[in-house]
Amino acid sequence: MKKYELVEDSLLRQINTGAYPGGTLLPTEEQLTEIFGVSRQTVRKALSILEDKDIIEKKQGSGSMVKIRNPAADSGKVSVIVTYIDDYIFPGQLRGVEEVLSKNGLSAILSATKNRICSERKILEDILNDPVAGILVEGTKTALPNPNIDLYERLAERGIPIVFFNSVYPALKDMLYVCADNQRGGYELVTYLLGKGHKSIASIFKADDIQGHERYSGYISAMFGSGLFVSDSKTIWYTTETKEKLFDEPRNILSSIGDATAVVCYNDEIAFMLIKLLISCGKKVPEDIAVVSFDNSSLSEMSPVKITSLSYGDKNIGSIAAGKLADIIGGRKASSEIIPWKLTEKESS
Amino acid sequence: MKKYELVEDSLLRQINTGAYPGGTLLPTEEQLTEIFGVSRQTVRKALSILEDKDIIEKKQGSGSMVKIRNPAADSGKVSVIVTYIDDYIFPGQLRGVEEVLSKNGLSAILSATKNRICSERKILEDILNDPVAGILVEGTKTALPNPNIDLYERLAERGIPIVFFNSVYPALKDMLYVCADNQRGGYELVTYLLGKGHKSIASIFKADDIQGHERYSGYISAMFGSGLFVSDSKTIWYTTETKEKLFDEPRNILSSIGDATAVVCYNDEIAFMLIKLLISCGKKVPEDIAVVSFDNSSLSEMSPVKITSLSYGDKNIGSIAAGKLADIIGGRKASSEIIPWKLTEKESS
DNA sequence: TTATTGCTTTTGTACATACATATTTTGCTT
DNA sequence: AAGCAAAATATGTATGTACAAAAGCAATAA
Repeated sequence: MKKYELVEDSLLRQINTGAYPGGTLLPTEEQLTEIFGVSRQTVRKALSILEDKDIIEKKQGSGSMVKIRNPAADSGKVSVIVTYIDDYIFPGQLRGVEEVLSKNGLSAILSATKNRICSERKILEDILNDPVAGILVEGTKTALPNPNIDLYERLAERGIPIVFFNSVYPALKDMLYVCADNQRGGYELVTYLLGKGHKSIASIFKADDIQGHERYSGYISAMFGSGLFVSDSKTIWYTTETKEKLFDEPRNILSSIGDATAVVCYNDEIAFMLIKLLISCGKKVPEDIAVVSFDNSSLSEMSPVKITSLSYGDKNIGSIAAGKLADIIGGRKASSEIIPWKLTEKESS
Repeated sequence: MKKYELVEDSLLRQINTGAYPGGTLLPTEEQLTEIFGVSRQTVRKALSILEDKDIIEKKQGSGSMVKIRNPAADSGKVSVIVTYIDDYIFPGQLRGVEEVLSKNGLSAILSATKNRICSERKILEDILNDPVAGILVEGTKTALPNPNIDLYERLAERGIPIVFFNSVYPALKDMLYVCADNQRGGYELVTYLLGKGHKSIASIFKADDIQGHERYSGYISAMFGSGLFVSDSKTIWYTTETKEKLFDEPRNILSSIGDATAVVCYNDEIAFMLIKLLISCGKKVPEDIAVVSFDNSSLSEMSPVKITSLSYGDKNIGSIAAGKLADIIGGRKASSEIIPWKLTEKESS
């Protein structure tokens, strides 16, 4: 065994067993020379290795100090996979993710799939080649079966913790998630409107988004549960691509709404645009038509008529999901969580 | 300068300029001793540093080989440092960054400083410990001198390319940046209003943000340049912390505006809130008071009166900055860029 | 009290030397 | 030509010495 390794190991063991607590000075190089019976150069080599390992801090004229251990500084990187980075409500979630990760000494590697399965696959393959401490995924929005399940399973087998947020693939068993119950959300909004006396309720949902399907499903079951007939024409479907043109033809929208006295919207963005359209057509909100939606974002406040909206209250789904991931990485336990909806009643209903 | 640093720098420069391509052997320690006229120990110290930096690979009995690729650049991770992740206009920039990086086989590690120097320092130190292929930085918004310049310089010395966007520290020389000319922007907006016949112009600017100072400076110089007197009371200053309460007292705002027939706002968010306040106070926009601002974001469309606003047109400053960084990482050349302002005239002026 | 100066301690830089160990080359033997 | 051993070459480990530079401390002067 090499002498400098002996010195290094000996010092390291003493530091780890508390002989030299963090913040204290080691013996001087001269003293170590005598203690170990080696030359000063050999002592210096050992100390230099400990310095490289971030265990001690040398300071000219002062001495070699044992560093105060920061277990969070293990430079763990977490892969955060989302569909769209600037998609309306996500930036706030991302802020929560980054805040919590950085508090836990982790950092976020960001990738966007743009709702493309092939992008998601490439990102997951990259992670397999260059592993990370954990993965936070926004379940891809497509309602189609996901062909990348195999990669998620391989990553899980490797022991890389994965936490889903916003939505989760049903095909994946025993996977941690933090989501809302979208089906229940749709149900709650309709129940609220029914309680207000509405009998004919139209809706606008997103078609290329499983959350849209779920919210629609809740809408339907609440209507049927109250014995109300729902015409297919009263539900307007849109996709990411058709969103911009959705309100270009007011007549189409108005004819779909027909005699309905209320509209359930997929989110505040849609509700906001709908309200502007209704006002420009001479309709009054909520007197003629009530509008409710999801997210209770800043848009619901900016709208000419403030929007009644479901949300997670003051909970940040990004913070919660990142917290669970940090727990697992840190060896603590965590479990899935369904965030309850909170209704904020405003002017639009 | 220390001798081992001279040897190290000289070798590094020769490696970088192609004198020793990847895969070739450096001269032996003995030869280097003669070439540089220093002792073998000094040569060894220099080589040891290059080895730590992953630039060469020493092999007993064989020699010191120049590594074919820098593994830090190979891992393809870029550190993206911003102040606030969900700050109004940034998510769109971040989307551009992620798109361009991923097209170039790179990925973004995201960190937020929250405008705190100590956070920025910690992030930069982490990068020094665990190098990345490049750094994209949103210059910290404070108008104070930045104490972290030394770390930026050390990173640059290590050969890690750095590109600033939105703003840059004047103290850093030869640093790439992609910014707007904020001073000119303030000037252009005021010139536009003067052209419309306005003579008394109020303003609202952000105080804890160098861009706010620059835009204010442009506003002032345009007013003075036209021989118009500017009362200090006509400029309303706010900070990140006071933003929420800024419009709580309509009287304060109205008294500051006084007899002004136009207001230059720091950005669309402020202009939006101002317009809502003016309308609720019975003022007509633009008949009574014109409002102009910066960014031309989606908010300027959502406003009850669509807002005349300066912006980068269809250019995404995040994409541009990320493109330049990818160019440098890929061995191509890139230069700083000042994005010209583009005025979009709408209803509010 | 405060500021300055000089001394001591401690780490940093630099050189010289000797021998160890791994790798490559050379030359000899078969 | 192939295999093997010795020699040469290159880096690794270890020690000794000398002086430089930074930090802390104590004595001294204003």
